[in-house]
Amino acid sequence: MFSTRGRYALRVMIDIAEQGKNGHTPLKDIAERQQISKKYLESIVKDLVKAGLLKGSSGKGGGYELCRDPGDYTVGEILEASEGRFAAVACLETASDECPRSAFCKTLPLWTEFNEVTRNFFYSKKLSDLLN
Amino acid sequence: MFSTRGRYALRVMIDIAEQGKNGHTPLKDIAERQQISKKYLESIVKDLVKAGLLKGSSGKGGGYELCRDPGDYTVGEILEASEGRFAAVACLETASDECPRSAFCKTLPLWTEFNEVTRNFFYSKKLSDLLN
DNA sequence: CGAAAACCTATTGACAAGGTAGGTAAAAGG
DNA sequence: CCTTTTACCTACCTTGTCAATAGGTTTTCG
Repeated sequence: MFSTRGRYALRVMIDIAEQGKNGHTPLKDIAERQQISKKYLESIVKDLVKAGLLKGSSGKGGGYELCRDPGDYTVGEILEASEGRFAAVACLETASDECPRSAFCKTLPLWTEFNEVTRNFFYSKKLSDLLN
Repeated sequence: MFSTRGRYALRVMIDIAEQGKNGHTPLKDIAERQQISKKYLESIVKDLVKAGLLKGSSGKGGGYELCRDPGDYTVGEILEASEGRFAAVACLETASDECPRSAFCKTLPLWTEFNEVTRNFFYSKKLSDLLN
């Protein structure tokens, strides 16, 4: 359900949060600490910047920093931004091209309910809950 | 998180349950009703038989039947039997080859807790809850 | 015997996951 | 101004799994 993208994204956010409020954290350092390929992290962090969760600064002394307080991030939004979706089952991924069975499908309510439970779980957890 | 195998397996179980207690249900009929390739269903049903969830009878007039009352199946065991696993995150799939980060990983508790929530959800739902 | 069913083994095509490679632009220090 | 350090960008590749096919063999009943 969650691939490395989401898991790594979460670890990046935690890592930056732990470096403290002041200053920028270069991706190179994060990659070393987290033992993840810097190149791969680049593609993940890009999504986080695009989603407005991180802010990057180029040049010497640059790096990434949080846009808000760790308590103001939900785990759910971090996962959704990095994974690009948030659904346990393909039936629910796109509301647009809906499954033709949806009107009478006996399993759809199950998946819908599970999706609710899942969203509830991750959107009620804060990034700050994962520190320390 | 759940692929077609698990979703189809659930629909097969529901289909058979709806055919009533008496008699066998041929896979051909299930495939037609559910609009799923019979060949593909074969491979899924095999797992269900192996797990002791279904019983097959060869020969003319044969087919599949439930081994127990629909109220005695949990959705969780059906999904686990057909998917072959039951974990939202790769970290938790195999207890054997454990992630080297597990001792200090800040995200592991999150995944573990989510796994608990998920198992709880699906193992408290019965097959009979999906009928009608 | 013959039809209808389960059961068995292998193969395939497509696609995404996970990661590389090789750059260009920006910003600061000297 | 020039070099270093950083983010940022585009393309590519490799591997594995998903979803499904193909083509059988065995079992059982009428």
